[in-house]
Amino acid sequence: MSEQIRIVVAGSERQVGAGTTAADLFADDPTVIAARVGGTLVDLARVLADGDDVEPVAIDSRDGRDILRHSTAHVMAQAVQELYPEAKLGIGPPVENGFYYDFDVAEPFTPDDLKSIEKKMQQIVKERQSFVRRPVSDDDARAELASEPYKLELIGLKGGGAEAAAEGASAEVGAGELTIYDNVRPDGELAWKDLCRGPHLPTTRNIPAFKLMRVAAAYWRGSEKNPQLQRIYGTAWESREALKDYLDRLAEAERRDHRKLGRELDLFSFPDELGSGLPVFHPKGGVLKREMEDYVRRRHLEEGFQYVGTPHITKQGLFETSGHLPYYAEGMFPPMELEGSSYYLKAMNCPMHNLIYRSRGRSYRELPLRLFEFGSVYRYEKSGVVHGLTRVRGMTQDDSHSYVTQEQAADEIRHLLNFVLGLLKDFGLDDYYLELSTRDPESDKFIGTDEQWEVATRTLEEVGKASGLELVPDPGGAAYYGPKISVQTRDAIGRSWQMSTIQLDFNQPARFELEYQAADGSRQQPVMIHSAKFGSIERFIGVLTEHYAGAFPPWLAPVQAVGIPIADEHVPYLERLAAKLREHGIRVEVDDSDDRMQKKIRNAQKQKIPFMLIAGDDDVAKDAVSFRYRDGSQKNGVPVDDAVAEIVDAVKRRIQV
RNA sequence: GCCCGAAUAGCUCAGCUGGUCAGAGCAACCGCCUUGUAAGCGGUAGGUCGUCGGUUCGAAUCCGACUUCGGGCUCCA
Repeated sequence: MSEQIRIVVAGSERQVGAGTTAADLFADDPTVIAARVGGTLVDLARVLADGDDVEPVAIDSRDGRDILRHSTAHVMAQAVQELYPEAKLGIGPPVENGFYYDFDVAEPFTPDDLKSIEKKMQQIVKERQSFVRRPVSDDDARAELASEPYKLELIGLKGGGAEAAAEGASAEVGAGELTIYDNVRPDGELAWKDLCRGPHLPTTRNIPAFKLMRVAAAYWRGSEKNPQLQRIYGTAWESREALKDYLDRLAEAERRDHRKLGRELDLFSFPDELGSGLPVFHPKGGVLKREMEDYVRRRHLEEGFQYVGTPHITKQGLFETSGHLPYYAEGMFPPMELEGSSYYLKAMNCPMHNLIYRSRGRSYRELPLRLFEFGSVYRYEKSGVVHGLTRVRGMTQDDSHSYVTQEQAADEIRHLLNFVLGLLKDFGLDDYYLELSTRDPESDKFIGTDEQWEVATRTLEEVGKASGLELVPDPGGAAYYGPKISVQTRDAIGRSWQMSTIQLDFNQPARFELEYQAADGSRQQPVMIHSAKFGSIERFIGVLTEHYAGAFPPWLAPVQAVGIPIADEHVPYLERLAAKLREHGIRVEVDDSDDRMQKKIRNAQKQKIPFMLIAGDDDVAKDAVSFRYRDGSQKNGVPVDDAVAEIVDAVKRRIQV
């Protein structure tokens, strides 16, 4: 009888023979592809030690998918090096929904190359190559990987610095000893190897479904100063069905693309003549924009904000005072020279609001003083980042600045956060988490003292935590003048968008020498809190369009109802109904075109109009109308007064239908 | 800004390797027709093929630059 060890398997204690591997424990469950021993993910081949606490890791769990994707990335790298032996390896970590691997190759990959790489990968998967872990010393690793310059660089970075050095790098080199994974064919021949922390799937055969998605360039270790590598993105899933679901989700996202819907629904466009990132809103998009602005303006007033207005350009000095020019100049359009001065397009509204604050003496009795406007700002976004309405060069922020005493800051942040969340809910967005963006102590792009940052960050953190929402750290993500909390909103298909931001700022009040007179007669410096509720009107419209897939709730819908006659003779009847609806402010049209009724329904459906009001002889006889809704359902013979009431009610309550 | 890809009628797209290749559907316009929940029929008009150069006897097609868009990197509301 061999020696026995005691281990804990999935919570219950067991006695097994020495030399037992994790694979032995879970041999009857093919979905288990790795294990967690004492909290650390390990290969199934790991030999267990006495006292180990072992949990199975299923391929469809979060960790399991990461391992699957990481292993698939290895298979891809192997395929690439078999097809392009001169390709040098970068890093290849799992990412959200997939993986990538970076390669240094002389010629960029083409879509055809992807096909051949994918084919080669399928061969490797079929071959059932084992992933075999092999610890190596640093020196041995250097010797083995002498022809892989990027890997050598990673070996040098091993330890705590690896992840900081390059996102994903810790997937290659962990904090402990280095390991190399050998891909071994069933006959024992070494097929390929890569420096890797692991763990991996037992064999390539454990990859049920994968697909290469696209190729792109990426800077080595994420810095513009470094050479660009060719990055191939792929995805891998625990089953063919899961892969198909994922591809379907991508297709759904494409159907919802606001750039496409904006064109189809005649909401907005991006004329080349204007330049990149400068959208125009068409009448229907204008309705959407105006409804939003009207509502948001009203809500600001209700929450104690005062509406102000400021110009789009200013002399250079203002942005020097604010600190924008020294710290933010590359994000601004270059200046216009006139009358001996340099004028800049406004990139942020805060300096102007500061001038309003400073226009006369302020009393502590006035605080919190809340200034708000739809401020148009222009930012010189780099040409490669402009994207539809979500990343533009000219935008309107629903921007406010609250000036408060030090003591009032936390309450005001709480107030702003509640206000913002309420607004988002009103627009049908009710799934979100918070992100706390702090400064990077290593960087010199942040101004102010350590203590100021410390206090500001702590204040935001406390309010964020107290909100009960998930609070995710975002180190280094702060604005140069202060830390911020942002609300990340998840849309109808689960994507998250950064919308609202609340930023605490101790710096600008000092730079502008803002002050108020306190109760004791002393002069004190206020704290300033920046807040954009939707971030920008443009981005918000883009996000809303995708969230609703263009089928806006009635209160926002550019056309809320359309009258569709069965025959021409029913047009006057519908016109009378439309007039009644217009008395209640409903945006209604009657389709009196030459099209047949069926075609009119199709058109209205494609325009995603919430209420189709159909009338023929039957309806006219009963002083009624028949509803067709966007989902294709219908409600016939509704008395006209009831019909009007239903539509008016839906708009008033801002519900979705 | 960097890398790769793309740009043909208002929209979606054909047009392979340079020589009747300037086309289709939808939309628009004009007629005719139209009584029950996603496309009635016929006709008309519309593009110097993103722009500017180049190669060529000849360029939508090949080359270069620029503009704009897409996917990434970096950055960001």
